[in-house]
Amino acid sequence: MAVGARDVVVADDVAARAVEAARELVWEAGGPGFTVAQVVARAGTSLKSFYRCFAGKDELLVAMFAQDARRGAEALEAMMAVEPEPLARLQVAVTGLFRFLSVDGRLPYAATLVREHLRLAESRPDQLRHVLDPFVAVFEQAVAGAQAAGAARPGDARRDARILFHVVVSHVHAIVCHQIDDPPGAVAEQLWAFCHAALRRP
Amino acid sequence: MAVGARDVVVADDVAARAVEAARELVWEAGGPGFTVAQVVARAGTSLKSFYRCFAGKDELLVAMFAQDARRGAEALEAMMAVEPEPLARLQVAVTGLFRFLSVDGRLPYAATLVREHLRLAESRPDQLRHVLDPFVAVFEQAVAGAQAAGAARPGDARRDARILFHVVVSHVHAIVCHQIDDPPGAVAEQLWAFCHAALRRP
DNA sequence: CCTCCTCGGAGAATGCCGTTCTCCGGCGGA
DNA sequence: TCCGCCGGAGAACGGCATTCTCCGAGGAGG
Repeated sequence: MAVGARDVVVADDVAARAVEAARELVWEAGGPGFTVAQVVARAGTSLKSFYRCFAGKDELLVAMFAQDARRGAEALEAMMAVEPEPLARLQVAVTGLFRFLSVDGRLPYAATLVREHLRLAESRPDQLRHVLDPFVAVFEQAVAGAQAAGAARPGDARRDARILFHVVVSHVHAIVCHQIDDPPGAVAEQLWAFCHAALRRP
Repeated sequence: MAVGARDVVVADDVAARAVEAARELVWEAGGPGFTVAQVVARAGTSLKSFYRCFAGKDELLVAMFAQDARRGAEALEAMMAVEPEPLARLQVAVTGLFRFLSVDGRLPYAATLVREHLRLAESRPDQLRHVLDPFVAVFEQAVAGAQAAGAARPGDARRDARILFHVVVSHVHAIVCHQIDDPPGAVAEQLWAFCHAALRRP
């Protein structure tokens, strides 16, 4: 029925605008320090509509993260696509995320992703468990390609991809938390050296 | 002066009891869902005394984490000490943390450490930056030992130790967040295989 | 022994914010 | 025109960190 369909569209629109507003606020304030009130004010909706779309603020964050993960994985794939060599593609997978990190020297958005990730992983485990899967899939594809080309030792591509991904993410964490002072590019290089050694043929 | 000295002692005592109370509450509730009111009630102090010792709840958590890190690093060192071979000691360093994780199948305390860590790293970066250094130091010592014995490729032991530590921690994170279903022991094995490959001589 | 004065305890007050609730106006259908 | 329903605006609530206020105890000085 027409009204129902329109309602659905409207609801999706509210959700999309809320996510967009939240993302803007995170960019501006450099943290999830935004309030639901700010989100609905910027999105031009009401609290009621917001809570009809999302069970709470956390679900809004999950939705935002999921969207980012999908877009980020696509961007990473695009960066890899220009490399002809499988090993070079793997290197891009490992080092590529670091290029997303800093915007004119600040780490505003990535810091939020990182800061909230673990809290959400506990409060909404089922929803967050697969949020980062797009990245793992990209890594797996890169590992499998390198293995097939003989550039990496054979093995369980999915398992190695998961380890690689966690290695990268943990260092992203460390950088945004200022636990590592080296610039992202240098960390990426060190990491690639380590990962390359781990994956090379014996 | 005597009164001043006693005051300091008393303040330390308040701090120590608050940290102890917080740890107990985290164990019991399985999260930092404890309130400051609960802490002071259990510690038998007043809110005023609490806020004279700590600038806020976060500082209490930092103090607790720092203490845990020191104790954990000591425990890890003790576990390593029984191994005669440098490479075996390195293996213990990499896999040992996973043994601290689960207590009768639950991950109550480690989950809190993990969940709060990144948030605190941002809110109190200078205080938290070196909280985990005891672990890194243990790792560095293990890597350097393996290098000296020719069991690992030569290199910057500190850098490799930091990478190893982040690899381990990221997988601990993943486990407590239920992003990995494998039991801790299996993950530890996979990780050691990966790290061993990365560090072995070419 | 009485009087201040200071220090700390108890817990009430404040402020923030997520979440829920209430009321009200507009719009579509009879 | 009247009736319901839906959604908006924002007030109310609840929890909690943090701050503030009051009060009593205990020591120093007369």
